[in-house]
Amino acid sequence: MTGQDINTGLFLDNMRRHVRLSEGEDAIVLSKLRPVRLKRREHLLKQGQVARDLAFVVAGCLRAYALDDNGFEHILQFAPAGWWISDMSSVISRRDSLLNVDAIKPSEALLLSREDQLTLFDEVPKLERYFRVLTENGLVSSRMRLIENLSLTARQRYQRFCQTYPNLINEIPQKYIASFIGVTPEFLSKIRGEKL
Amino acid sequence: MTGQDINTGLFLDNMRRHVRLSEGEDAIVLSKLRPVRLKRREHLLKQGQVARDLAFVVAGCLRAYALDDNGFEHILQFAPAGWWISDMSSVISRRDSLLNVDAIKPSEALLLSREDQLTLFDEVPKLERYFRVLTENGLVSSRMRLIENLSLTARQRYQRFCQTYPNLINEIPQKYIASFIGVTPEFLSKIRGEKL
DNA sequence: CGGATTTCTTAATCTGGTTCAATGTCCATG
DNA sequence: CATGGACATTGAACCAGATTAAGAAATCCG
Repeated sequence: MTGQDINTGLFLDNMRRHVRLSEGEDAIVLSKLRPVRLKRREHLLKQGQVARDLAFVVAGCLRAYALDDNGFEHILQFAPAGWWISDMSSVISRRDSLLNVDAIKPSEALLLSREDQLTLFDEVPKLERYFRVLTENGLVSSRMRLIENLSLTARQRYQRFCQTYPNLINEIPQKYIASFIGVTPEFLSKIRGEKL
Repeated sequence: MTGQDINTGLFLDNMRRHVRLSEGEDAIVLSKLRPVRLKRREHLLKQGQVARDLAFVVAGCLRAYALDDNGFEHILQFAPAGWWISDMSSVISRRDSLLNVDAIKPSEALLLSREDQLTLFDEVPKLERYFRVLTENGLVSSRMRLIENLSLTARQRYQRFCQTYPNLINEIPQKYIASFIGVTPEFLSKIRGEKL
């Protein structure tokens, strides 16, 4: 592996936590992954496109966000290294994406197209389980966020964010955190001021 | 089939929309389903329990809701006939459920335990695909709700609800709709008054 | 039917969070 | 080192939606 290569080890570790594949199967899976490098602010997906790829983040941090009618961004998910990200809605339904995905900082990722994913389900059936589990986990966290958004105050949502993503707090600009928890940057600033 | 039986035809139709099984396989699946009848307000799941069952609604309407610290209910999902409902988070993680599931009106459902579900995945592998698709769809709608909750006003969320669940509007008490879209019943009443 | 209970509406008041505008800070870059 | 651009903070005015309270309507059930 040269300095140019993108590290697939993180991906294999992640997959092996769920399913055990032969070396031949590993190779089949890896052959479908397309490495990409992203600059800060560079997009992997823009709304209005049909999302074809799932992205496994190897380094850096991506985010998925929606734009509302007034041009405000609402961040739905952060994906630091070791996480998958995409607009699953669009990938699955093949309809135009409502989400944008871009890099918060210089990042590296491995892309898997939905087409290749479905092919892999036939070639390496155990993978179906891996992705079912990932989808289930995505469902769990999406539900959890919905519950919290409905039932917690802004202050509580910020506390929860600090617990859930302790690493991100000092890694990314606050305005992204505000967008994630669903308040204006001004109000987040006020909340943080209160705690001192 | 007598008047006492619960209709499994709706379930088979639903499943056949995604996978085609032999009669023998159909029988294996059906053998795992446990029919239940629920009275209005009767619970299928209470928070603090570990959810073991997925429920396929055959008649009536169930709901899944969370209770916040102040005792307010937040409805996450309605399940009229033909829909699955449960607390997937709890089923998957085997942790205590944060959600309650009960019947809004007298209802009938078919229960499938997680244990039986996983057994079925081995006995009838095609089922894994059926449930993967269901989980994906759940993820899609959960994401969609999150986006809408973050980016739409109460008025817009109500309009969206009317589009999405036109059948439910005259079927269930308004206070449940208010709880679903995330406003007080008083405010929903005001919104509805405005439109006339 | 009739009384009780649940649901819906209306209106006055209150508040968490937004909006807007101004000021301050931290780098990067020429 | 000056300049510009992105990010953070602060404060004042403002608003969507909550809260409270009370009565009207609908529904349930003996």
